[in-house]
Amino acid sequence: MKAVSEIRKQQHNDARGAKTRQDILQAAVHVASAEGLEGLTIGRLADELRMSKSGLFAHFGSKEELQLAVVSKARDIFVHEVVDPAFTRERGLVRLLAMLDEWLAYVGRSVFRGGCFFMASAIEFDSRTGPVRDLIAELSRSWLDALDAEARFAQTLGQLDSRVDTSQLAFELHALVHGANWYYNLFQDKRAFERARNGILERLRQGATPGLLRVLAEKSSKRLKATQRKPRRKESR
Amino acid sequence: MKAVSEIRKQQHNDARGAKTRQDILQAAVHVASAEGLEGLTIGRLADELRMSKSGLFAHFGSKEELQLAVVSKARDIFVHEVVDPAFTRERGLVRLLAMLDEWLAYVGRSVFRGGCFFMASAIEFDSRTGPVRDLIAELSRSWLDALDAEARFAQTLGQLDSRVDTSQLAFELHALVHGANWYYNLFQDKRAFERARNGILERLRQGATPGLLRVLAEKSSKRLKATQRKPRRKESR
DNA sequence: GTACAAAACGAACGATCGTGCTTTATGGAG
DNA sequence: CTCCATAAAGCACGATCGTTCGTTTTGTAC
Repeated sequence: MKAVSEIRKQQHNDARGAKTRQDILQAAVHVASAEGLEGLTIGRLADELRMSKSGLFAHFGSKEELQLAVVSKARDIFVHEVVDPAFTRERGLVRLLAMLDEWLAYVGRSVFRGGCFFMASAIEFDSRTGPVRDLIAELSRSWLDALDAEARFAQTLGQLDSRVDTSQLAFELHALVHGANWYYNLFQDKRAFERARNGILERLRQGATPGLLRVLAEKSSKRLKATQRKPRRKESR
Repeated sequence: MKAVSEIRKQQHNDARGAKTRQDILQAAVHVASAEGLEGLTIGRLADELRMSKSGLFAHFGSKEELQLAVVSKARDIFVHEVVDPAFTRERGLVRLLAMLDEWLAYVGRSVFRGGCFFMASAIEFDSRTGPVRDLIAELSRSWLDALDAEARFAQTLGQLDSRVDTSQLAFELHALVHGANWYYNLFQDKRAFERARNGILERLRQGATPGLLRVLAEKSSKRLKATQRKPRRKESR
């Protein structure tokens, strides 16, 4: 039985290739957030990584596959930066607010050079067709649904008035973060985040049941998380 | 004195050139809203207009000049489609609401193929530098300021509670339309406009003085304007 | 008609795009 | 050390990019 060694070998070889692939995607995702998924170019990316176009290209087989991989990678980063931290909090209104706060903080610390990756790529691809557009729409939808679901859960806990239309609420909360991303990146003005957070808290306060207002009041006095832009290291070799 | 004839000649020649220039910009602005200002390509545009690349190019001298002209043209269209209609209404809350309604209607009837031109180009250019980005930022700012200014005017009329932070309000109203544009173009779902409008009316209702609630109540029952997508004519010659 | 300026064109430039095909390097298995 | 799959490189392709330049067409003034 040679299965084990084959698997091991494959693990090794895959590991070498996979490491390169991850390096490529790491760089690609940042280029794409600044220049767009279409502006992301294989030659430019190969230069940046000091490897050949064809060597890089072989990892994906087509530009569309590269774009799909980049979107998936961006999803992973979003999950790591926003979803995971928020999901350590208790379910209900607390988690809903955490989702929005983490989201705002991630925009503010410029995890991607060009603002929130998904807002940029959604607007870039919304008038096209094909698998890239479909993937972006699916991921956007699931995040919006997650906000909605958490609001509904808060209703079952009695934290949120059961008469509140949660999909309306999710739409508005989403729009506020969207607006912050737009305002911050266009005007380089961090007041974007105060404004968005004011709006968010106001929306939640409106729908919160009397007992829960304490929780929100406490949250609103907490300062926003650090939103310092990550220093771009200048490669000099 | 030959000035008159010279002027007349120049007027004529300029007119011929200017007509072409407007035709180019008319097409360019739609291509750009769908493919982006960078995706807008001179060769592609020349093909679409059945003219030569060089002939088209000569009107602008550089791609950046073309982009600037496209943004200006988009501004003119926005003014014609949104600002002018809204500015026929009386100043104050009525006009503020009209600005938002016209804006939503313009998104909904897809005046540009790729949704609101300025939202798309703002996100495309927000992480760049140069005159194109500057122009986009300036125009975005002035529209946001116009919303703010109208809200402040409503305060002087006593239609809006003077304690309302109008720049916060303008931010939120802007974000709601932004959200509608995103949702509608990504999911092809017209509920985007109901949701945005619900949010807008709620925001205004919160800040409205008691006497003005009637006005808003009447507005909220009015149906949204036609949001039928303009049929794309298929050229077949 | 002729003269003339503006508009439009045609052809080409070097650069870069995405994508194939062939060859070389790499590194663990035997 | 040899073998061999995989990773990476090299090279070239047709297409298209923005741009330049010299020529031709166009429309009016005289």
